[in-house]
Amino acid sequence: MKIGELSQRTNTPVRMLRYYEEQGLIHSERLPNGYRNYEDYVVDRVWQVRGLLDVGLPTRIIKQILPCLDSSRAIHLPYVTPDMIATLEHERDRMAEKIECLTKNHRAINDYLEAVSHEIRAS
Amino acid sequence: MKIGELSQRTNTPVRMLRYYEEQGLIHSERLPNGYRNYEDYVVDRVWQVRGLLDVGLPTRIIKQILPCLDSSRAIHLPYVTPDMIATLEHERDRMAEKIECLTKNHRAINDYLEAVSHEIRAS
DNA sequence: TCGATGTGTGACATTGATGTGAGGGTCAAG
DNA sequence: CTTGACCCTCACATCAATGTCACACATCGA
Repeated sequence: MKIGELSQRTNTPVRMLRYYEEQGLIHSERLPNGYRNYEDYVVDRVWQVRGLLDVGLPTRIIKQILPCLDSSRAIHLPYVTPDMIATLEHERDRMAEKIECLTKNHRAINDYLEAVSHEIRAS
Repeated sequence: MKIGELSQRTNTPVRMLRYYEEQGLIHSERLPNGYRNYEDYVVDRVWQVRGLLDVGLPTRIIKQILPCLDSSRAIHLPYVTPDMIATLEHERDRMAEKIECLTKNHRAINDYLEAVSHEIRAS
């Protein structure tokens, strides 16, 4: 598919798709006329990238963790350096912290909203 | 406590503490000499702010959700506008999405690391 | 009292993710 | 063949979070 369709299917500005490619997060072939051509799987990949960006990870990190989220995992296994493993472990732990933080605040907001709705019913 | 101590206890650059105050996320009194003076509870507040920033929330939003995370909840209850409630509900839902995204990726990284460690043991 | 350290304000720089626009090809439909 | 919708690249602008520097007090210990 061309970039316009990818843009629609991922709800992502064309500008950003080119940016993600520049940062090495997604890949495209080129059609004879120079247009970018995307495989279907890129749609999922873009959603994943956006999710990770939204959750505060910089592209630099996303680029590092993406390979280990691929389905064709076996291919990547042998190539990992100890350095890479350390990075992944670190990011995994940071993710756990983030989950904890979000969970806590999510609950707090929820409790609050519930209290408010009771308040309203009572008045 | 003065800003230097708060900085140490929250592992946050002094610059940022002043910025958070400017954005209305934390509060300080002033000593006679003009120095900022912080109550103890601000330490927790700063940690919370940093956590939320780290998880991708902008200060504008943090400012809105912080009041409902206070312990003195009763005070704030009557003042909430429907508008505010809508915002909170929206943010709560976005948090849920983020938690899901993080959980998924956290698991994927973990699985990957486990596979790698098996690979190593096998070789 | 002097010097180091801490604090205040203010201004400017930087970085990463985005927006926006210019100038120029491609292509399909009329 | 022309027009409109897409696509290309490149450059510049923006915005929020953060870094850095300059200059002026305050404080405190030697």
